[in-house]
Amino acid sequence: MYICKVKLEEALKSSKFKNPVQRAGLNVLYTAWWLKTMSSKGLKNFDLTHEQYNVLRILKGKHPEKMCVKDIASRMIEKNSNVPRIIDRLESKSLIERGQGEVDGRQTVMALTKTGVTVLENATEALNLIWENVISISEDDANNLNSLLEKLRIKE
Amino acid sequence: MYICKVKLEEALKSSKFKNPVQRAGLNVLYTAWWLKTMSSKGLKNFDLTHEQYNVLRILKGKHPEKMCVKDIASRMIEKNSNVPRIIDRLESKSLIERGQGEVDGRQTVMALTKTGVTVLENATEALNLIWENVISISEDDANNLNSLLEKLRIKE
DNA sequence: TACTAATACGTGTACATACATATAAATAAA
DNA sequence: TTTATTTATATGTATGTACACGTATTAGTA
Repeated sequence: MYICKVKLEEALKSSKFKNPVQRAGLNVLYTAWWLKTMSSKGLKNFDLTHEQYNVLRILKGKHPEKMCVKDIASRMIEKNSNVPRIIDRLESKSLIERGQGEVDGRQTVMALTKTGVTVLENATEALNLIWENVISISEDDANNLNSLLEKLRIKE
Repeated sequence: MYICKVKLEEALKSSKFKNPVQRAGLNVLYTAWWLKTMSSKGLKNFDLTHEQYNVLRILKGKHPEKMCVKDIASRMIEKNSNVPRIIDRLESKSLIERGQGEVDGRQTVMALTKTGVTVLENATEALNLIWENVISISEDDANNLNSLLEKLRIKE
């Protein structure tokens, strides 16, 4: 049972859009919500939120090197994420190990634990499967979509 | 000073994407965050959150008719919004008036107040201006984007 | 060296989502 | 009519964002 509304008009029960540009903006917002909802169904099995998963994935990128809070924050999809608090939860689940920075004493540095690596791998597998099943778009269309989104974000 | 990262690789400081489809998914999520961040700069002047604005806009669609919680919820961009609590805040700011449903006693029905209408109009003006300044995409590209997003969401 | 500014985190608050559960009213069934 | 079920909304908890502010450490400056 997938939530699947083809047209934005159906999804929002509204057809009063100012112009195609406004419709596209709302369409991006709605699609993001839709995608997050789909994804969290898979992550729930691993007791992970979308943001916790994102932090694990970022740590994986440097593993087994340690990363500091700032570096993680700059790689998050949602830049205003409160990384220290997300980290609290990952640490209490023993998915990461946290310590004081040696070079810079202000920094909190952290790395995936062995459990963290395993959980991440399994969650990634589940998530990939969901995206494959749920995102129905060809590679060509995906490339177009990517360039349009990036066009949208350009200004000056 | 707009946050303006053209490429997703720059925004996420990563270039490890599985394929164009995964990149498109992440691009949608990031673009949505970007757009929400832009928008909230405008809404902040009216002491409104994105979701509160959304509820006001939905109520405007039927004004001066009253709407019930369920009808509002089904029109929200983020379908899991906890509408009763968003309404609490709008009522405490006197932007909406809330009452018991007459036909169906279970319903809470509400409508914009005069203040609500004014605030909504001003906020909409501000928001439209921001979107015009920030979303740089032609009508044609917007139409393409819309159809690609809807293609992405289709399944079966 | 002593003072000042900048930086990296942590924390507090208001508001939001996600989800489970409770409650009251309406509807359907016996 | 009485009971059972469904529906509309409210509420509680965990987690998250957005943003302001506090604190410790580093870097820069007189």
